[in-house]
Amino acid sequence: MRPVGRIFGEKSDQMNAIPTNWAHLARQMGKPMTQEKPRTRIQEKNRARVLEAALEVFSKHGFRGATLDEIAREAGLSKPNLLYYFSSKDEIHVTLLEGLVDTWLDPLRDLKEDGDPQQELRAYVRRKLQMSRDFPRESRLFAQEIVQGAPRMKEGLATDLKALVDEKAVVLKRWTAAGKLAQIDPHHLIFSIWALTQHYADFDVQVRAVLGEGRDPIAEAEVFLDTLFTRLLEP
Amino acid sequence: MRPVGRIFGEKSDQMNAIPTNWAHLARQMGKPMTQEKPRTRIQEKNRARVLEAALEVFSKHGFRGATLDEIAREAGLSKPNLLYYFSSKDEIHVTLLEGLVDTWLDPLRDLKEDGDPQQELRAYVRRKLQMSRDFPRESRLFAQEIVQGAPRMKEGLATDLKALVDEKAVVLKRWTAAGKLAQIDPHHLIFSIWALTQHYADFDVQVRAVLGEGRDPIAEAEVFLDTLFTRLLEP
DNA sequence: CGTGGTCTTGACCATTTGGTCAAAAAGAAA
DNA sequence: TTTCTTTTTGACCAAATGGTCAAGACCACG
Repeated sequence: MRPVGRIFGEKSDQMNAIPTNWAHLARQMGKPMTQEKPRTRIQEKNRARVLEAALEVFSKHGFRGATLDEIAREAGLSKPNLLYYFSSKDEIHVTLLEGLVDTWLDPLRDLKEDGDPQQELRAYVRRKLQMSRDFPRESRLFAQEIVQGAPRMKEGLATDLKALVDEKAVVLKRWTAAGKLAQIDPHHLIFSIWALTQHYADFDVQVRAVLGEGRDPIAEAEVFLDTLFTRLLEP
Repeated sequence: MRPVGRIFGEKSDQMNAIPTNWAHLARQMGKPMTQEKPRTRIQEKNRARVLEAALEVFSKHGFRGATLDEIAREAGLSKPNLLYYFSSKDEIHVTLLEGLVDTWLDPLRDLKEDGDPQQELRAYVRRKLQMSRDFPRESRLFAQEIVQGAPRMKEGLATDLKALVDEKAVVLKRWTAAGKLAQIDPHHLIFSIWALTQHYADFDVQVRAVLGEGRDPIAEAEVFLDTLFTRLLEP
């Protein structure tokens, strides 16, 4: 898995890449690499501050509900200054999503055909759950984009994401055929992993409210989900 | 933003408790149709049109992202006219949530201790999934409210919803103690049902994009989830 | 019919919104 | 130091926003 700093745009890597949706996937599919534009240290730092602030605000209110003033205040910059680094609200949002998608899908990419199927899958679940714990705002940002109809990602979903999932579905099917996995629909198995793990980030308020004080939802979820998938995957 | 009470009131005596599209559901479930302040036919019709339009818009853009103009246009009313029926954007949103919460939780309330535990739970899953199919906008409305921190429901979550879930958790525990159910955390079991069923409404775009054309996500989910919970609940 | 209440709307308002611009301030390079 | 580029900001703008209001249209009923 890539260094986590990428998601926050803290470090150079993401800042220098010219935005290309689904860059990692594109690279994998042999499309031309994007060119890098040199950026000053001040640019790096301030773009990162903007993206961090935007993550906070977008994940809390959605795209339409977020305002540039709020993002600027959160970033500690004046609004014109903010617009010096990103030319529009839209560009900030797109840049955020771009930076998130790769990291978000890395755990799935890491599913390797060699190795014990059940262990591989349970490891995937654990990693996804960890991301809900470590990057809840990123999860909610993504969730809101999808719930609202994915206006900025629809295309990527139907092409790149579908391709990745289909590829892994083939692996799952082979595992099933080899008798190493229960006979269950591979696509829906993947959906179930997404749903169950991201639930703890996206619906955090509800989960905490229902569980009450003094509990650690994700620690409990780890145990529960391990049981669930152990039982589900057994051939 | 302060939380608004009454949203979770089980026996709401609000005059606006039941939006039209849910009225039949509520009625057939034997809920007390509460006494309404006398309203003319025009009022009934137009309030219903507003709530229907608001459901459409709020579920698509969230509270902040929705505008009164859009709701008015969707409802086919002028904005001042809309504000003749509801005194503010806030009131429309709260009224919507109030009207939906009860119906949303009815399937859980219907979990009855007598009766086969596994069948009861699988029936609950089926009903929840059906609601994702029949009321996806309502599901997304709730999802956005929760993802955004539940500013209007937080209180109700921690009191009423928690009480309901805790009550059912006791039932689940007794089932487990009686050896009729696997030993799994009852709260997380309920979370898993919510997560897995609502996923098909809230993340519909993603699910459809990944599955590709010509498939019926929820029909497939019914099969998949039946398998999943059969395996999970087995003692 | 008239009359009193209900419903509808065009005009209007203060504030907020995303975004621009010229000019000043701060660095970098020589 | 001077010169050139990068960064920052106050002032500004047109459009959109939630909401008001007075007056007119409509409607039920005696």
